[in-house]
Amino acid sequence: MGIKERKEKHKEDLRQRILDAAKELFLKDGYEATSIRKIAEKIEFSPTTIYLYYKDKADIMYALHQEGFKLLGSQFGVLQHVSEPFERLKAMGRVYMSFALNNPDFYELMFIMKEPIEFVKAHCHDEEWEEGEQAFTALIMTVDQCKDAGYFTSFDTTTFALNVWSLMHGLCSLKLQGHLDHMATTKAHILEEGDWLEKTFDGFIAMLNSLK
Amino acid sequence: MGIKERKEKHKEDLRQRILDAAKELFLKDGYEATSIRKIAEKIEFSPTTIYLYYKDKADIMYALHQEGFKLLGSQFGVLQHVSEPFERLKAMGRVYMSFALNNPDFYELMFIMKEPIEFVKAHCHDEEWEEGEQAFTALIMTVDQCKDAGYFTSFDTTTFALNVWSLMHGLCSLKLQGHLDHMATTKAHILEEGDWLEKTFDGFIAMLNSLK
DNA sequence: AAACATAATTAACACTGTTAATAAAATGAA
DNA sequence: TTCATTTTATTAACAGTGTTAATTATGTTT
Repeated sequence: MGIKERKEKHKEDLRQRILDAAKELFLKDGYEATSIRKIAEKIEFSPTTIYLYYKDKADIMYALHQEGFKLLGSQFGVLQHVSEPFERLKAMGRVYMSFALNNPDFYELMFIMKEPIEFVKAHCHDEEWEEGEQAFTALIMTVDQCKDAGYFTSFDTTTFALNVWSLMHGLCSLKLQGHLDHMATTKAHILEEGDWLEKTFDGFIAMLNSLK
Repeated sequence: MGIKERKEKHKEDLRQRILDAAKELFLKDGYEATSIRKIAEKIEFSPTTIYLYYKDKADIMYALHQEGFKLLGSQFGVLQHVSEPFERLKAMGRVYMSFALNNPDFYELMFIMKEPIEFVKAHCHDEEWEEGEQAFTALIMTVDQCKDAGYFTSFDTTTFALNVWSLMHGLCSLKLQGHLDHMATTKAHILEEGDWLEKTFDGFIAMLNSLK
C-alpha cells in the first residue's frame, strides 16, 4: 500500500506547510495579527482548508508552542556538558535569558500568553508529554547537584528551583513587556545609565554566590 | 455660567459610567471579551458614542490600568506603618502576591499584557506620572533602609530591588498563567502535595533571611 | 423662532474565527 | 475504462470585532 503512505506524506506535508507559514507570520507580526486567512493566502489555499489539518487557531499556536520548547530544550541540552553544577546553573540562567531576548515571540507564546496553556489543559491532558517539563526537570536536577556540592544546603530543592525560575521568568517578562525600560527612562534622574537587564542578572548571580 | 459646569459634569459622568461598565465587563469576562459594543449596550448608548469620550479601546483599558495601580498603591500605603524595614519588605511581598491572586485581571492588565504598556508609550510620554513608579520607589526605599539595618549590604540597592520585583512578578505570573499548577500536577509523582505558591514564597523569605 | 454648536446615532468598512453546504479531485471496484 | 465512493478543497455565510464618515437629534444662544 505505497499509495496510502504517499497520501499520508502529502497530508503531513501540507500540515507542515501550514505550520511554517503560521510560524513565519507569527514571528513577523505576532499572535493577533496571524490570522487564518493570512496563513491560507501564504500557502495559496482556502482558509477553511486549514481546519482540515488543525482543529482551530489555538491548535496551530500550540504546535508553535511545542517548537519553541524544542528549541529551548536543545539550547539547554548543550549545558549537560558543563560538569560543575553551580556553573551549569548560572549558565542555564544565561541561556534562558538569551532565549527570551532572541525569541521574544516564542517566549511570549510559551510562558506569558494564556491561550496555548488553556489549549494544553483542554486537549493534551495528562498522558501527553510536555516538552517544558524536561527543562524544569533539568533545573531541579542541577539544583540538587548544587546542594550535593555544598550550595543552598538549607533550602528545599523544588522550591529553590521554583524561585530561580520565577526570578528569571519575571526578569525576562518585565524586560519583554517594556517595564524594565520604562523604569529606566522615568527614573533616569535617580538611576545611573546602563543595561538594567544585565545588571539585574549579575545581581542575581551575586545572590546565588552569597547563598553558598 | 452654571449651565456649562453642569454640562461638563454630565460629560464627566458619562465618561465615568463608560469606565464602570467597562470595568464590570472586564473583571467578569476579561480583556478580549470586553467589546465596545457590549460596553455601549450596558450603558444603553450607541457604540460610537464611546468614541466621543475615549480615543479607542486601549484608552479605556489604560484608564482601568490606572485604577489597578491606585488599588495596589493603596494597599502598599498601609505598609508605611511597618517601621522595621525588613519586616516591611517581606510584607510588601505578601501584599503584592495577594493583590495578584485577588485581582488577577487587574494584575494581567498592569503587568502581563502588552497593550496598555504600548498605550502608555504612545500617549502618556514622559510628563505623565505613572502610578506604578510610586510602588517601585517604595520598594527601592525599603531595600535601602534594609541595607542601613545591615541586610543585603553587599548588593546594589536598585538591582536588588529589581531582583525582588522580578522574583515576585515571575512567581505571580507563573501562578496566574497556570504554569505552577501544571508543574504540580504533571510532576505529582516526584513532588509532595501542597500549595506551591505558598511554599515558593516561604522559600523566597528564607532566601532573604540568609542574605542578611 | 432661527441659527448654531454639541451630542448621539445609523450605516458602513475591513477585518476576525469558524461552520455548513457544495464542488472538485482522487481513489476503489466493476 | 467507467462508475461509485471517499477524501479534499472551496464558496457562502454567521456572528462577531474595532473604528470612521455622514447624518440626525438635542440643547443653547442670539
